[in-house]
Amino acid sequence: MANEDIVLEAITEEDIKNRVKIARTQKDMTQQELAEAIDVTRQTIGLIENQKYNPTIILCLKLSYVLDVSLEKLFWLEVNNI
Amino acid sequence: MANEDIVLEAITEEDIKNRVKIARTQKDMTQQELAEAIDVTRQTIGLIENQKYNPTIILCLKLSYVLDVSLEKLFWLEVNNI
DNA sequence: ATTAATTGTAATATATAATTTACATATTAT
DNA sequence: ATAATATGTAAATTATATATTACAATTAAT
Repeated sequence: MANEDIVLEAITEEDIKNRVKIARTQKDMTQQELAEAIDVTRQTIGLIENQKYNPTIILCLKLSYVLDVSLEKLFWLEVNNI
Repeated sequence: MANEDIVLEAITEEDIKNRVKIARTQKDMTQQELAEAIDVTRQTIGLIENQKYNPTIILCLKLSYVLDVSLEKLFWLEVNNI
């Protein structure tokens, strides 16, 4: 049994940061274009960029691939209590 | 506009690989212990380990943190058409 | 200044992630 | 061999990711 001392406090969606918008604009793509590339709606892209929710890993991996940014550079945890 | 030539084919859940089970057993943790550490049910861990579904990024980040394995080593895309 | 393109957002609907309860099977310990 | 612990799985429910439609607000182009 390992890491018993580690307790992840209640992490909320606000603790998950991403640089989708930065990566997208660096690629000169619109939300619409990015959305089509990974087969989601424009709204989904917009909501992710504005941290309105918590995408699934498959979506994140597609974003990472299309935007050519590593998964970890695209999404990370930023919690004060760690 | 970039990467217009890249078209992600219909990626399904089976294309998402993970080594949660390996990382967990390397830490000598049971599914129950891991589940408690990140505040989900044992079933959720089991289903992820057996690729039954597609976790959210927040869950993946918590797993990465607790299991001490980078996000990319824990979850990756393995598609033949890339 | 007007028009077109881009983005934000809201309401409703749908798909699916995650929970709960429960039981069967497998694995480990005694 | 028996008991205890760990894992697989299934049905029903709940929470939430994502879609759809629609419109307002910005921003960029003419």
